[in-house]
Amino acid sequence: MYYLNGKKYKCSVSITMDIFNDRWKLAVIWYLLEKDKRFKELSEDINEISQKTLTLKLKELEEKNIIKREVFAEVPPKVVYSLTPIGLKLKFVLKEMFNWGIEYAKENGKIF
Amino acid sequence: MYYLNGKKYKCSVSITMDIFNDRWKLAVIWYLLEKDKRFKELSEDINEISQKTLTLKLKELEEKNIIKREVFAEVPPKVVYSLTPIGLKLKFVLKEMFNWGIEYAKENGKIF
DNA sequence: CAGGATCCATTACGATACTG
DNA sequence: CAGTATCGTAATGGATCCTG
Repeated sequence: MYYLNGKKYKCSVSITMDIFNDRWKLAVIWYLLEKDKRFKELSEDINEISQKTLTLKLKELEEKNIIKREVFAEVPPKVVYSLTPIGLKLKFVLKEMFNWGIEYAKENGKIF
Repeated sequence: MYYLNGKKYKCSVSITMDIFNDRWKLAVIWYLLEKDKRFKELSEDINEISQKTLTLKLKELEEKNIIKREVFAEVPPKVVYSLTPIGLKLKFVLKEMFNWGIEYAKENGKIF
C-alpha cells in the first residue's frame, strides 16, 4: 500500500499511470533523456505542443520532483530543464515503450 | 520512419504514446495480464471507471488489435476479453512502470 | 528568451436510465 | 450480463497577445 500526496494506491503501477495520464509528460522526459534542454528546444522537439501546455507540464513535472529547473541570470533569460535521478530512471519505461512501438508497427503499419 | 493509420511517426516511442495517451487503456491491459476477463470483472478491477468509458476503451483497444473480444452465445450473455500476442508484450512496459512507481514512492511517499 | 494572461474549442469522462 | 443512449461537466489543449 502506498500513500502519496493525499492519495492511496494499491499498486505501484497506479502511481506511474496517475502521473503520466496525459499526452505530453512522457514526451518531455523522452527529449530530456537526450540532454538537458532549454524551453525553446523542448518546444521545437515536441512541435505539436502549445507554449501554454508545455509550461504547465514542465511545472507539474518539477512539482513532482521528476525534472529540475535552473534559471541563469542572463539577458536574454536562460532556463535549463534536466532530469532528476528519479526522472532519469524513466528511461527504462521509455525504452520498453520504444521497443513495443517497433513491434506494433511491424504488425500493423509500414516501416520505411 | 513509421506509417500507421494515416499518420507518420518519426520514432516508435511516439506510436506507443499515441495509443496510450488516456487514463485507462494501460490499466485495462494491466488487469488483462492477470487473466482473461469479462466486462464486469474489468469494471470491478478498475472501479473508478464508468461503464461508458470502459466500453469505449475496450472498443479502441480491439480496433487497434491489442485485445480480443469473444462473445459466447449464452443467457445471460458472456463476453471475454483477452490480450492478443502484441498486447501481451505490453507486460514489459508495465513491469517497468511498476518498478518505477516503487522507486518514486520510496522517495516521495509513504509505503505501508 | 521564457514565459503569463485570456479566451475559446474540443474531448474525455461521469452519472443515470434503459435494453436484448 | 454486457452493454446503449443521453445529458452534462470538467479537464485539456490551442491561438493569440503581451511582458521582464
